[in-house]
Amino acid sequence: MSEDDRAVARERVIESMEQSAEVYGLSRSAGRIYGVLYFSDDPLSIPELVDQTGYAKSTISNVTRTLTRIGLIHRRSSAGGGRRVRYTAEREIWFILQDVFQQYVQREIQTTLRTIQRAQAQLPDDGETETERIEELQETYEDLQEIATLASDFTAAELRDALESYDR
Amino acid sequence: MSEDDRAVARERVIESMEQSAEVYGLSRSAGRIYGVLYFSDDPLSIPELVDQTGYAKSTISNVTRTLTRIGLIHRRSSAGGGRRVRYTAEREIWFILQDVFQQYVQREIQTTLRTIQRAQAQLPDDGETETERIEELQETYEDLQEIATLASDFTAAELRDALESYDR
DNA sequence: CTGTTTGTTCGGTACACTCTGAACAAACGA
DNA sequence: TCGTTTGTTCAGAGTGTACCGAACAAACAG
Repeated sequence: MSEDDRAVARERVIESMEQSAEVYGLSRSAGRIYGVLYFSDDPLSIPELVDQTGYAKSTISNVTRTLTRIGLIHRRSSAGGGRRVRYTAEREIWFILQDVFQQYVQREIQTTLRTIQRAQAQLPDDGETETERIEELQETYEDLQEIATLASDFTAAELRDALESYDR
Repeated sequence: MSEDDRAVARERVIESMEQSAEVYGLSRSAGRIYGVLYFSDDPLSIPELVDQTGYAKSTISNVTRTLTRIGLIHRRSSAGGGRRVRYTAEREIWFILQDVFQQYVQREIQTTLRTIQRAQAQLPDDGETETERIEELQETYEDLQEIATLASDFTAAELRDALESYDR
């Protein structure tokens, strides 16, 4: 088993991360940068990421900013006191998914629900089609919000256990 | 309470659907078309959708195809025996979310897991960084797949109940 | 102080995606 | 049969996004 084989395996997984990134609405470069950091033993600076990914410095700078903002990677504020910024990957995938979930899904549910409630408040309960349909929507979204709120408090193991042990 | 007010409320909710569509990786037109169908009492044909949305015929044709493919709307195969195709909206939001979940998230988890497992199978258990990291990934994704599989069998009410009644 | 390294910002290019309008095929009504 | 309506397909216009290279600012080493 050579160093080469490990590199190949690593590359395959990183390519898979590139693809996942697209599914989650991020760019392919975001997937690769996260992947390189995921496998790196030490925190990496922007020039080092330029070397290992082949992307331009500006691309690394922009992508690391957004990845940091959504919590996929962390800024190690200069251990040596230098200016050099170094990044590490958040390796707890469950945390990442929870963050993404919170920032995209939960937020989406919340704003939609607010819109629905506001529209509903202006309409009388007159049994017209629009009113009825909006009411249906409201109920569904209230359920969804409840589920999302509850789920965000669970760890992966707890969630799995809760689903496995649930008796209908 | 005038017909006008109802139209305004309806329009607000449809705009919200346009936005949701973007979050789920669909076009704005998809959100509006779904919204118009959601509020319509009767199934609508493509020319009727052209009237009510203002989009070009070709746009309606293309978007209805993708919406049908992912199960957000249904093709009512010509009740009158005519050529006219008519569409209805799937109003059970929970079903829609389950479908989207199944087609995007579950699929993504599955292909990623396969890649990881294949990469892992080619590496010895030698305690090197790559091997270790890939092992971590594999465990996480196996958990995720289990959760996704379990969750796809639940109704919204069951899921909510399972989470609410779970005692850690 | 001067040259080097690091990181951010900005303008530009390449590309994908949405939507349109026109051309076309299929089914209908006269 | 011929004109009309419906639905699909295709090339192209317009738009947004990813990425790059250059210019710039900030901090360091000498």
